Amino acid sequence: MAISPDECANQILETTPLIMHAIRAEMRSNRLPELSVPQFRMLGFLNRHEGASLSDVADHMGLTLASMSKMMDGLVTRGLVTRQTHAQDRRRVALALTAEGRRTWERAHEATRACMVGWLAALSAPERDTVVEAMRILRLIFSSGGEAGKREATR
Amino acid sequence: MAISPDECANQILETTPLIMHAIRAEMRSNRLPELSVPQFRMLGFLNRHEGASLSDVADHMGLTLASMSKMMDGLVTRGLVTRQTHAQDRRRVALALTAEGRRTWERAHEATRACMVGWLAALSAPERDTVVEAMRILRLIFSSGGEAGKREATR
DNA sequence: TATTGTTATACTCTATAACTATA
DNA sequence: TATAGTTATAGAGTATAACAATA
Repeated sequence: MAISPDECANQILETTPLIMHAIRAEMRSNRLPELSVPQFRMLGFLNRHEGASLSDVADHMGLTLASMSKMMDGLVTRGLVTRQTHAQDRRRVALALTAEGRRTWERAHEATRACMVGWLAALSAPERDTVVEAMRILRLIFSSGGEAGKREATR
Repeated sequence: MAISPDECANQILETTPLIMHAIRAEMRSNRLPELSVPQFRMLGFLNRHEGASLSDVADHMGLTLASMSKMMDGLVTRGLVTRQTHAQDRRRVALALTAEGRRTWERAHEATRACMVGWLAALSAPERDTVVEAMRILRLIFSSGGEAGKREATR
């Protein structure tokens, strides 16, 4: 194919916002206006990492502590997350899903999965392979801890 | 590889926000805090479609007219875009880049391109091919006019 | 002194609702 | 009546700066 890095950059820059918009629109307009994309990711992380600190979550999502604090506050207020002082290090907080939080996440996860699967049904198996492989490649480049962008934010 | 649609959905959902964050961080923190991602896309569209109406741009980006009107207003105020009444249909506006707008877009485009190319330098040629091919596939699914999400917004 | 987190403030993006002007 | 656009208002996401508490 012989794709230039330039062309590759353009494609990513043009396509990614389209995907984000479609996902956001789905999560807002349809059957689950209860969670935004960032909230969905926060709950998913806590589902996988019970007892994580705020820094852990902020680091995972590549956001500042201040932003995470505020957003997490919303989830705590809504009764989806518990926030307790860590036993050993009293500066830290230990975050975890409530039963309600877990139910909410599972509901959102299932609905999102179903919707995405519907969209992806148009693809052939090899096309899906290509997409997943590309995501793996891009994750290596863009994942938190990989490059400069994130580090700047917490400087 | 035998990837399930489920796995594919998860990968997209986890990776896309990371990419968006890295791009946003780059456009904000570094050498060009002058344009946000949506502003960059607006100018790019006007660069390609001189004289486009507000509806054209809103449609391209999958946003409501009200949102576009407000955002475009910012660019007009900053002297990057001209907004004139259309000659034939006086309800419409004809949007175009000013000289300054074109310069700003070219500067931002070049800087973004250079930055992305730097990130993508870590990839091999076949990996770039995979990424571009995936973007092409995803664009078919998610591009404005393709699916439900966008139509809802302008209902 | 360095780390963890919160609060205060502000800006951008985005939506809905109500409106005006034109067709 | 339908279409193009603006204005008003609101809410989410995000940042920086200033601060408090703990290590």
